Amino acid sequence: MGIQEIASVTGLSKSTVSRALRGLPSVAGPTIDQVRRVADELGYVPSSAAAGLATGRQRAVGVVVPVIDRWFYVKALGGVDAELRAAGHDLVLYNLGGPGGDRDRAFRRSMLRHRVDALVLLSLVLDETERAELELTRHPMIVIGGPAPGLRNVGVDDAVVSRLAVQHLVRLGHRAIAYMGGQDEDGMNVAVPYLRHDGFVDAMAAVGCAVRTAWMVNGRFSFDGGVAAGTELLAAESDRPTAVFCASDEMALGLLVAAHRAGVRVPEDLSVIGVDGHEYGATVGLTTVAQDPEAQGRTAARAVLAEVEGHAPEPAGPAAVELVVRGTTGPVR
Amino acid sequence: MGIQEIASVTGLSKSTVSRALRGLPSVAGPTIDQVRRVADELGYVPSSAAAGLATGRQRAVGVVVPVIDRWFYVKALGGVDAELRAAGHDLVLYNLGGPGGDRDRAFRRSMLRHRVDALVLLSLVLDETERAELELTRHPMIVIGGPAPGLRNVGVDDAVVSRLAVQHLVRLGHRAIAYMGGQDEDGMNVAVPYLRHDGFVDAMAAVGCAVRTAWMVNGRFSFDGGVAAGTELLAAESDRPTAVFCASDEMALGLLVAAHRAGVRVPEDLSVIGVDGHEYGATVGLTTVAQDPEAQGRTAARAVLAEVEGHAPEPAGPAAVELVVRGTTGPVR
DNA sequence: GTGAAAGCGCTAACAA
DNA sequence: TTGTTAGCGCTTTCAC
Repeated sequence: MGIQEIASVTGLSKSTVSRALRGLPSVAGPTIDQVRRVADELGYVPSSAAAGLATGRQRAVGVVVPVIDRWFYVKALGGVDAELRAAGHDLVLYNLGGPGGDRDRAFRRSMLRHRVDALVLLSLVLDETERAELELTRHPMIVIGGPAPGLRNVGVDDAVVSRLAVQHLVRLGHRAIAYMGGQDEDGMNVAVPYLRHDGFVDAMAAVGCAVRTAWMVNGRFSFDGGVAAGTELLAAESDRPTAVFCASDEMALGLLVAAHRAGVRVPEDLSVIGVDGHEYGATVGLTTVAQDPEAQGRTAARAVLAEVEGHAPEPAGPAAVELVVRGTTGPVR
Repeated sequence: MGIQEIASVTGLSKSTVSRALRGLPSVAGPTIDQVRRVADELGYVPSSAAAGLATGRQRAVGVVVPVIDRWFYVKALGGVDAELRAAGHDLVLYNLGGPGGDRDRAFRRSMLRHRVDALVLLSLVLDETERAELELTRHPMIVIGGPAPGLRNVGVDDAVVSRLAVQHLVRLGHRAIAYMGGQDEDGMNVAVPYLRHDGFVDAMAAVGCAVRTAWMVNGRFSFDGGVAAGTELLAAESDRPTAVFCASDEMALGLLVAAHRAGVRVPEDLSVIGVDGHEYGATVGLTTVAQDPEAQGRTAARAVLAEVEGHAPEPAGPAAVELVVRGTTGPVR
């Protein structure tokens, strides 16, 4: 049930069969047909392990995610997958599984086994040990999301994202602006939350607005977290912000629910702007700084694939972002 | 940079090194230590291809999804992943990529390459050709979601799901009940939508309620689709249903938005019940028939893993479902 | 407790 | 255009 069988049946040599199966040029037309036919009849299934051993190429790339059930990761994963599929490569998913996922073992056990030809890391900042370990494999690597020291990266410029949001709000007359962020996953060492946070602080400074500590809340980058943090933020009748910049649409969506429950009208009493371009946001009219994680995934995949092929890595600028004004932001009253 | 190097450096044989590295019993303690140390120093990275070739086992399982960005698939994928990770297996993701994904090629090209030891199919119904092709690999297979002819499956009993929902509504006095379903993905051949639809029809018949064709709407199993279908359903001032059973929480969430926009109060004017147990639903108070896709993923993974190990497949009953009554359903007025 | 040798299924020079 | 000959890096009898 290997290439050998086909060779015996057809009376050809293994090499010819191998070449025919791969559609290499130097094989006669009839030979190809014959081999294909016999392979079908025999129910031949190629062994990627054998091919991988012989060539040193696995035709697979690994994608590492901190957790799997976040909008951004799912979308980016989809983008990487689409590109890999087009290139005939498989996708091996390495889910660090969040704080409880035993990150270390996950790192060693699998990623280092030469099962893949390259690695796409989603929003991860690696520590020294991890970097060193991954370097061992000498595989092309790229990260999507926050810039990681020593690694190429594709992603938006988070300072720009925050600035866009703050400027939009300021133009509408807001100065009492709150920030909802968080640390995506405890201990997962994700950079983006910090970048967006710092971007917000800088942008506020640039437009001369004061940042109030009480208005920097933690929405944990999730819908639930957004509801919780929003509820707390809006609890005080007086001394409320007139606008909130949420570092992700999922949190913004949660805030919208909190506002609704608290009887706070949006955008009359409160303007809300998010980041991402989540589909739910589009249909509920959420103003946002949209990005395209799927495109980022595709770009990243193309980049590592090119590097695997030996092409020079194509240097890419920051990914596109776009302010999408919808109904949740309005002039301050 | 292989096992050979370590052998040379330590003066041991390849076999001993191999055994030491794998922690087999018949190796002296000091030898193990020595081998481990040298391996570390040399930056040894094992080759899963070589190991796979030699043993015939890849220590990897494939997960096939129709599309990747649906709540259920993401959760189930997470469950499969958790179990595989615990068992030290890798997860190869085969995303059919929806209707435009060139399903055939995806099937042939990758899944049939012996890259994985087993396959977990998410909600897929295979046609004859596909079944035949996959059979070639002789790998253990299981499907999560709708029962697939000829394959083991784990999932909820969709007739029960629909009955639970209908009975809940009927107990509240509803008889004018609409159904929002859809065909998840065109051409993706997913069974669940049909099962839930039929379950609804049967359950309605069982309680003596009439099913109105105009009240069977297509929410495409998505949030957007739910908004659209809901808007349409609620457009007619008169002749509205008093309750809607949505075959997924994502659609139910969309319906909630549509109702809000149409000025239809929930649950006073309209009761809404979904299926799934989506986190968003929990925080907005959506009544639902909850299931646990993550648990289903773990169960499926355990099952195929056991089969790979040669253990008899553990026969499992249908997965648990639970009616979770929250705020979106109430007595008919 | 350790070693020698064969082989997993394929690819890749090098010949013919 | 096709065949021959070596491996790829590991596991696994079978000896010692």
